[in-house]
Amino acid sequence: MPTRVPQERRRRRPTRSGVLLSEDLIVETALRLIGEHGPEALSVRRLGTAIGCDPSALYRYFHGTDDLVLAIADRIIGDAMAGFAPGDDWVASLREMALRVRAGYLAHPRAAAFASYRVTRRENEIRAVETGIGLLLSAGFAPVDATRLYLTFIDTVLSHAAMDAAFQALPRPQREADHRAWHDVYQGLDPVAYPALTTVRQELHSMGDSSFEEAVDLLLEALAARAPGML
Amino acid sequence: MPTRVPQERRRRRPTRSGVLLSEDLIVETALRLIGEHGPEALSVRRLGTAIGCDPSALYRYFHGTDDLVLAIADRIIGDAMAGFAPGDDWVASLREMALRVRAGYLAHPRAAAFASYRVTRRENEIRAVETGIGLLLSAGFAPVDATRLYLTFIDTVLSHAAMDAAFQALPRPQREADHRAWHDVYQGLDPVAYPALTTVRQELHSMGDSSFEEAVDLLLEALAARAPGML
DNA sequence: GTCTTGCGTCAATCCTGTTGACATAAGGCG
DNA sequence: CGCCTTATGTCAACAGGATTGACGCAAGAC
Repeated sequence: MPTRVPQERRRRRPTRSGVLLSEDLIVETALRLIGEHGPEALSVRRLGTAIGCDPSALYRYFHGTDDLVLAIADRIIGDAMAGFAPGDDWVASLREMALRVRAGYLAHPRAAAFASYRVTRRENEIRAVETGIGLLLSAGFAPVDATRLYLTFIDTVLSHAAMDAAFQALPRPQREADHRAWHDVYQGLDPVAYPALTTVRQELHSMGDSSFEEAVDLLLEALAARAPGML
Repeated sequence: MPTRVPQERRRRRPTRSGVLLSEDLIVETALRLIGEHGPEALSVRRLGTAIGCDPSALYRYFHGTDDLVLAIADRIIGDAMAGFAPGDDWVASLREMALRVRAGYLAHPRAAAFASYRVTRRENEIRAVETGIGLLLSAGFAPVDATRLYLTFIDTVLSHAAMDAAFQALPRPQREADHRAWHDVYQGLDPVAYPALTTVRQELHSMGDSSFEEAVDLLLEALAARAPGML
């Protein structure tokens, strides 16, 4: 396999168009491509063109498309968590972690869609997991519980954030139509067939909003209730 | 555009291999292909081969790949909720709803991963919302709370199920690598830099599993704690 | 029986990821 | 300073992807 990759030191040579390649440059260009033209615009060929190098040069930096995707995902995590330090209040700290992850995803909505369910195995992700599990351990949970509950927490945060990001990535008309959809559709329903919806029909407008914060708060309430120190 | 689609009546002609094409046959064959050979086996060319027609014939029935996948997803939703009736226990009923949705998604991961971020506005969805909000109303929640909490509940379920499905839809090597990732990566970390991970290192194997049921249970615990009847 | 036209087929186009061969210059070493 | 190894950018090619325009057959209406 000629696709060997991440050495520590490199023998860098400018490309035909004068650019000095680097993993950072590639990831940043990929994020820009996705942000401007959507996830489907990310292909090895287009990325090479955007950077100013031959597409195959990218294989000197990444084993393949999947490797590149993981690098992108890890970069998003790193940006989101930059400068975060957990405080004394573990609930508040987890809450801020959640909000930061969501903000990071919303900053790159189209990339978030395919990055959210991957395990990047890279530094930024490892640090985030260390922080999160550390917070749950400080709350008094046993290792086995802290691990499982962190997984549950972060999966909820990631999947919810990804859903918000995917919605954000929709074209404006479709997004607005979906936002109004609940209000529009349910107003004219048969009260006999749909008694519950009829009862809450005044409140259905809120169905278009994000439930992210409420979901995180509910989850943290349940975690706090289960925490050993809370008896 | 020669790609016109779903007329009511059709002039059906057997293909070269004698098959009579139909939307149902195409959707069912696609689901079979995915089930037998994994999600990556679904391509227009292979689908045509499996059915016994030219790949381009499929464009007489679907505008494109997206259209086909949405048709598949529509079928999945109907199947998942078929025969469900809520019981007296609102928590248990919501729990079963959650499990059904997830099962439906996991049965056809690629289609689910593709469609979960979209609002169908169809009858099955409306009935599900009616059922869910009805359960929360029966728990004693006020309309405004029942609505918001149902949204939070179903968003958690849908996004989590979508995440599981997306993971399931990964090509096998990547899926297995991701599943082992936590165990593999974190075993050799520096204990000083990663104290929390070091503490829980025996438990990290569980990080590869789904947290769906735990997330649903935690959410339902929080809902039950907030329920007016529970004072 | 004829005519229209729906629809299956074919071939072509343009994409995609990936790789083996090749050339060239970077940088270690004398 | 200059050589030599080899990392790395480039090129060409391959297999397979979605999609579509032209073509021709036959289904169904009349």
